[in-house]
Amino acid sequence: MPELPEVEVTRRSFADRIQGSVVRSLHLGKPLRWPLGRAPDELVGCEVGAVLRRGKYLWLPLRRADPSGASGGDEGGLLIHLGMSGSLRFGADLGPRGPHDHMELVTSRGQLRLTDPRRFGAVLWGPSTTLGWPGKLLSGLGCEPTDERLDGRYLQARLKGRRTPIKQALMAGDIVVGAGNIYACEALFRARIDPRTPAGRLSLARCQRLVDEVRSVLAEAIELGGSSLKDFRDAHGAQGHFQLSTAVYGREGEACRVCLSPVKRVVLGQRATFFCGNCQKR
DNA sequence: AAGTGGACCTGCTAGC
DNA sequence: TGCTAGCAGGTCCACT
Repeated sequence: MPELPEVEVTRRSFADRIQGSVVRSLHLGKPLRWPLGRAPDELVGCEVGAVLRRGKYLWLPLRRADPSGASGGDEGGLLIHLGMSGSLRFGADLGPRGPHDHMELVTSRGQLRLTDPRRFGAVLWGPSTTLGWPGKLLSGLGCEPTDERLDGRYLQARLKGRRTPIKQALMAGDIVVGAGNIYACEALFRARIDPRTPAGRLSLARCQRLVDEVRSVLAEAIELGGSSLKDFRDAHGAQGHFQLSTAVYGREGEACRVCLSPVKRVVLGQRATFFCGNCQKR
């Protein structure tokens, strides 16, 4: 479900409220994508720091209260990924846990609950040196869309020699993070680039246009509260509205909003891909 | 190295 | 109504 905008909207909806709270307990349901790591007992009593996002990952720093008053100490945290179907809620009383609630962090200010029916999500516990950034697990991730280093020249250099379709290169996350299936389709539509175009063949001008459109589509989606295709909610339970404005995603056969020709659907890298064959060129 | 395809797991929908 | 096949927003891994 969640691409970068949904993760960021989720983060913003609970980060301020949870920061400064103290962990009382952690409840785990069925196992998720990766094992949790060390025994979670040690995070009881920790104070929650500022929640950060990197790509589609959230990092919840947890610092052990130090009775001696000395600063420092080993800092750890929870690394959370929402997978395809995950969502987080934070509240003072979320009611009884359901069969798809696989993680709940009970704090002095409320419960942070991960609901994830498909269990492609992940919760990892570990020291910031291995899970936080700059950490090993996230080291393969590309630029944040807001990163100043990211421009047409950078993108073109990274795509050089790749024959894979540009859409797959965009979604791979090793060059730019955050554009999943919906936003990759939308950004390519806005940039008027056929998603099947071999990545290494894009001109500098088209790379620049693509960077600009990836940035703007993600920023707009965050502004609108994310996409609520099916069931996305932020940690307050509020829905997003971006899906009302998709130009191509999920619109096979419907009229292109620019030229009125029918939106096409193909499969690239086993993912449904939507585009306008008239507006988008190789 | 880069590309491809399968795997993970469950719920929903369209079609028979 | 009930069954089945196909589909879904993400990532990792093994293989060519």
